[in-house]
Amino acid sequence: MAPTQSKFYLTTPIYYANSRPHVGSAYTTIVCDAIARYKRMRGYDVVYLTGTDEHGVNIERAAEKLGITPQELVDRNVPLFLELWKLLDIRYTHFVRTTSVEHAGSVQKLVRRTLRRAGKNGFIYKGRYEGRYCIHDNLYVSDSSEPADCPTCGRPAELISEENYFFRLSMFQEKLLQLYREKPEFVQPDFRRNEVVSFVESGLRDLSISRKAIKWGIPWPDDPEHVFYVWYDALTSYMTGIGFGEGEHGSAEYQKYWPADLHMIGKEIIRFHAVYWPAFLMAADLPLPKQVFAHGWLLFQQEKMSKSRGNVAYAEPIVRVLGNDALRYYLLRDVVFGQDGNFSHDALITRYNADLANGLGNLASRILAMIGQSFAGQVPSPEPREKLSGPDYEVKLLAQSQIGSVIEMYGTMEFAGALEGIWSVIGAVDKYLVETQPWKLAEDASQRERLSAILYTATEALRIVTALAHPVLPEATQKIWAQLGQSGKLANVRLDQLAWGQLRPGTKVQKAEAVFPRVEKTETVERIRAMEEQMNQPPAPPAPAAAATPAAPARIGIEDFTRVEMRVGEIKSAERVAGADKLLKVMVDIGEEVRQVVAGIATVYKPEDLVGRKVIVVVNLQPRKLRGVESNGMIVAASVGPEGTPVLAGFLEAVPVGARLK
RNA sequence: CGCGGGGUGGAGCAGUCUGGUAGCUCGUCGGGCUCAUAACCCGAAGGUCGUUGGUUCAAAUCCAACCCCCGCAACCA
Repeated sequence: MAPTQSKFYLTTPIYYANSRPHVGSAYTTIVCDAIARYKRMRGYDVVYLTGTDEHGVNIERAAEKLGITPQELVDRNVPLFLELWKLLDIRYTHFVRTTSVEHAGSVQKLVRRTLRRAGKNGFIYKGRYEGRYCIHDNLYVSDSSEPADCPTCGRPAELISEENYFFRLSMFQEKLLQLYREKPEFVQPDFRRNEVVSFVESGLRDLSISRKAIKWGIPWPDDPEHVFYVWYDALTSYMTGIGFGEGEHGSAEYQKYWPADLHMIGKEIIRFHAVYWPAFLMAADLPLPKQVFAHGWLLFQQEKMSKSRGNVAYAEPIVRVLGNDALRYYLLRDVVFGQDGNFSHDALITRYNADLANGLGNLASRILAMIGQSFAGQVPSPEPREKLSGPDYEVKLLAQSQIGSVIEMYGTMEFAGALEGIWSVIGAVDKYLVETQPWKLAEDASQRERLSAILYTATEALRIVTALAHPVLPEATQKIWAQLGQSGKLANVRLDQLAWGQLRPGTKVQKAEAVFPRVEKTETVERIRAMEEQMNQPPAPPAPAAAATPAAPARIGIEDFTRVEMRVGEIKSAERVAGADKLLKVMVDIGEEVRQVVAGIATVYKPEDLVGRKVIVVVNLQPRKLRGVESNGMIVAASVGPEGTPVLAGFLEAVPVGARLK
């Protein structure tokens, strides 16, 4: 390694460790892995950080539900991330956990440093925070003093007011705008930068960065009543991970690698990375990251994946069935990076068969077979005098030009474009082989030299393709590399030194072995689905020693059931709730009284069709306001399909109004 | 007037910034080839580029208005 070697430090977001990772987190991490591999093949000294965010109320509460400590919960979940990254062969170099001792030190160090630099008013001050807080669920419901209900239990949240530490974000408006102006590459893609700029231009409010009511967090230095609130804690992990907390000025590694060259994130957290984070760093007088790149989301059947919708795809089944490279290739090829993309099993398998099996895999297979048959497995010689026209020349020209253009596209993270370019070479070689028909020439001894030249050209093109595809297809390309008789790790090949003609005649190649066997679509989709189903079954992660963990939908005794009072009701009237798409205000007769109930069924049922209909009503529910309208009970409906389409429950026989359900 | 994304052959998308033959992948149909993973190659059918109006010699591309779809947010007790 030359001492002048350039460094490249990139990060994924740290993932919230309240449950297992799904394809969304896998997506970001895979993208970063491809970038890291690419950068290494360009000769960079790469540090690649990922990790887990392990503080906050959500984890506190999730742990409480399971009857374990927050630490136990995250210790149980973090291995799920580690295992997945291992399965996906993610070559990160550093992993940071926000519950580590180093991280606590690092966050405290950052804030101390900021306090020390206090200007006239200081960047951090103690102020009064007013917001709505649910005392039952220990949850900050909203940051304004306006009345609000708890999203979890539905009860009105208390107005609380506590002394918090505030970060004077308002002071950084001009400096941030200047940053975006002077370094337009700081936020990418461009359209995201525009969003950020307009957000900052609209004015910045100071930020509360500590909380008293939360226990699960990093204590404020010299004021342990407070813990750090979310982002100050989480963002700092980008520095913790490489040793910011060590010593006076951070570890040698920190000094070498900070600032980060690239924070890769999903678009939902751009504000924190492109506004708060640089402001925090400016306040502490530390160098800013070079770039924040916000990619789009993977949509599943046009919808955002979410656990409540039940449309979450996991990476693991896909990897087990089709292999790592298939998932990586699909994500990077089918989705225009930066934009939202659709994830579908169908498209995944189509891509796999068309591009990997029929494309790269098949090409390797046919070339190696011919070398085996005609040249006893040794790479033949190229044309003695170089041709300047004709099909040989064109293949060579294309392969050569793609080296440069693919490198450039990887550099700008245009993966789809880069892969398209690589595959254009594969297509050209397939065509070249059909045109030159080497299998015919093999029958004619006088054509030996020509045959040799053709196979050399095809093989050399394949070698270049294989090297270029390596950041995206690490496993398969390494196999093909070996099949081509190339020694050593493909990862150590320098892409910028890749050139036509480096393949040495006489190199012993191996027998063709399918790297991407074709799969049958329907059957494969079913296998993946089945595995996904299984993963969705146990809501609690399979913990090593969690025999006593109560399963979430635990069995209840009859006494629990009898606490729910359900009665037959008849709908007297129904009308839409103003300003709400899904809500109907329904007056329902339950025998002794007529209740007002708000039901989220307006997307399916028309108010006029409901009048006179008998429904099942839960009558002893805590009343709650929905969209300002009081709802005193709940109408029972089945929730169907991924969107939870409501279907009202009813009776086949006649039943009197008010009858109790048992 | 909450914020944002999008409407292009059967499906999924590129092209729109920097107007000028509408392109790619999959699918369909016909043909070729047999080295290869029923693979590969060639050809064909299929689009008034959401609607209307404007600018222009010329509009998918620029301008205006409108319609529709999808996320997020607010409401599915």
